[in-house]
Amino acid sequence: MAAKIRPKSDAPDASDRVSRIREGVTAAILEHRLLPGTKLGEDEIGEIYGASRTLVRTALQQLAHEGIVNIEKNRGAFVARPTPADAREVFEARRLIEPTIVDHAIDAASPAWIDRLQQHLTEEREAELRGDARASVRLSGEFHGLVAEMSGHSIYLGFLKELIARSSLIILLYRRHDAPACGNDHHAGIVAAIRKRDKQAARAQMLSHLREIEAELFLKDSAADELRLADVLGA
Amino acid sequence: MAAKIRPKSDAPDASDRVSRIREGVTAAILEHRLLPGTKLGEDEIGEIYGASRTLVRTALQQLAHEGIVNIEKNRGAFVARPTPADAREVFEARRLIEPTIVDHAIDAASPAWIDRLQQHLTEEREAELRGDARASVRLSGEFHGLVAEMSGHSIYLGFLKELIARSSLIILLYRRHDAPACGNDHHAGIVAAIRKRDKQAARAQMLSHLREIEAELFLKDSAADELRLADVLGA
DNA sequence: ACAGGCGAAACTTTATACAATCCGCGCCCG
DNA sequence: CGGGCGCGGATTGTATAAAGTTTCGCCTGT
Repeated sequence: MAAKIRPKSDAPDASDRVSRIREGVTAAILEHRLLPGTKLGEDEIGEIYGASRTLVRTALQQLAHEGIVNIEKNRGAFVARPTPADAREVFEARRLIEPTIVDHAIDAASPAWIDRLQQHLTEEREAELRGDARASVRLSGEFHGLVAEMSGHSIYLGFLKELIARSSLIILLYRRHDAPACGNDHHAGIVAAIRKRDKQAARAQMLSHLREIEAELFLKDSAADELRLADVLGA
Repeated sequence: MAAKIRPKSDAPDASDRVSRIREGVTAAILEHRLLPGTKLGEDEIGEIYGASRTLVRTALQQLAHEGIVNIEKNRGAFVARPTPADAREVFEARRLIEPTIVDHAIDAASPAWIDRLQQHLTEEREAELRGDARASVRLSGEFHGLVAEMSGHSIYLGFLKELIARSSLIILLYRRHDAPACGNDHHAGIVAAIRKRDKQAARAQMLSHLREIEAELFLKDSAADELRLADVLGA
């Protein structure tokens, strides 16, 4: 009875337009369609989703609490621009939390869940073959969220959702190559370890997967100053 | 990270009334003055803080996102009532995060910070000697937040603040004895380990401290039903 | 020609008014 | 006499309008 989804976080009802806005913006960020620093005008979003500024405002405030939107007083809401320091914190937190999440996921693994993971892997592969970079990026992030859902630990799930969204921005800002965001092979290996219920292997693979993602980033502080300066000059 | 010099009237108390409301309610929860299930009427709070319903609403939404307030549609906002399952999740997350936080705190330990910790310990002792249960509970929670601030890890700090607030509700709901909420001796031991820069000891003491707090709880599911029933009848 | 200031426009912020929803109570019917 | 039904009060959800603040453009003075 613990793992039941409560209406708080997941209100699929069409009447809850706030969730629609929030999820729409989140998806756009996860797909790298919204760039850091983009202004999110209230009128603009309200017109897109057919909602009043009141609802847009609440959605933006929730996103700000998740750390993927910055609200500057009397200025408006902007897509967050994580600093290299933020990036290091995010990935350190993920390295701490996600191995534990995989542990729980193995405890909660059922054939249905494993099928779901397998299906997700094929979706990832198809998107990559199709060359659909946006879907590929989004699915790569969703994989980690799926494992967290599987774990049934709602707190970890909430924390990780935040971290994934911020990771998407970080990867967009600081990645070096144009290789796929999240190696599909890693995900397949993690699923294999889950299927074998090998916690140690799953933890290790998740950890090395995260390390590899972070290793593909360019987080030197000089880059930070450069970007910050550029931002100051641009603004 | 922004400049602290804001040219004009940027008094953080008067201008940002939303924060005042949020912090006031949070403090009331941390001091066990607001009981789970208490209704937080918008007009009521607005009158207390001299704010309009708009501001009260945003504050309540932020608190809902932190998990210490439940907003039921067309019903209003209520102080959250964590279930035993929630309690287990919260403490598991704390056992995962806080040892790491102590590690970082030791890395960032400066004489000023250690003084601050020491001062906090004396405040805790004084409150306990004075028999001020409310201040004692609040300070016990703040100790953990202080260590997280010290670590300089803003993500861990944000996560832990949520967990601490929820822990306060959990302790209020499920604690067995009337012993002090958070053993002061444990805190003193942790500070001693930090001063000695002994990471292993600090991690171990933090972990056992959290385990001891959780061990003082009564988290059988029957207790939850019992309390819930009592509350329904009482309300 | 350039720097500085003034003014208007656009935006966010805040407050208020309106609409929808839910709970409680009384009434009517079985 | 008990239960179902409908109405009234209250509270929340939503929208709209007013107020404050910032920013950008233009104009004037040097």
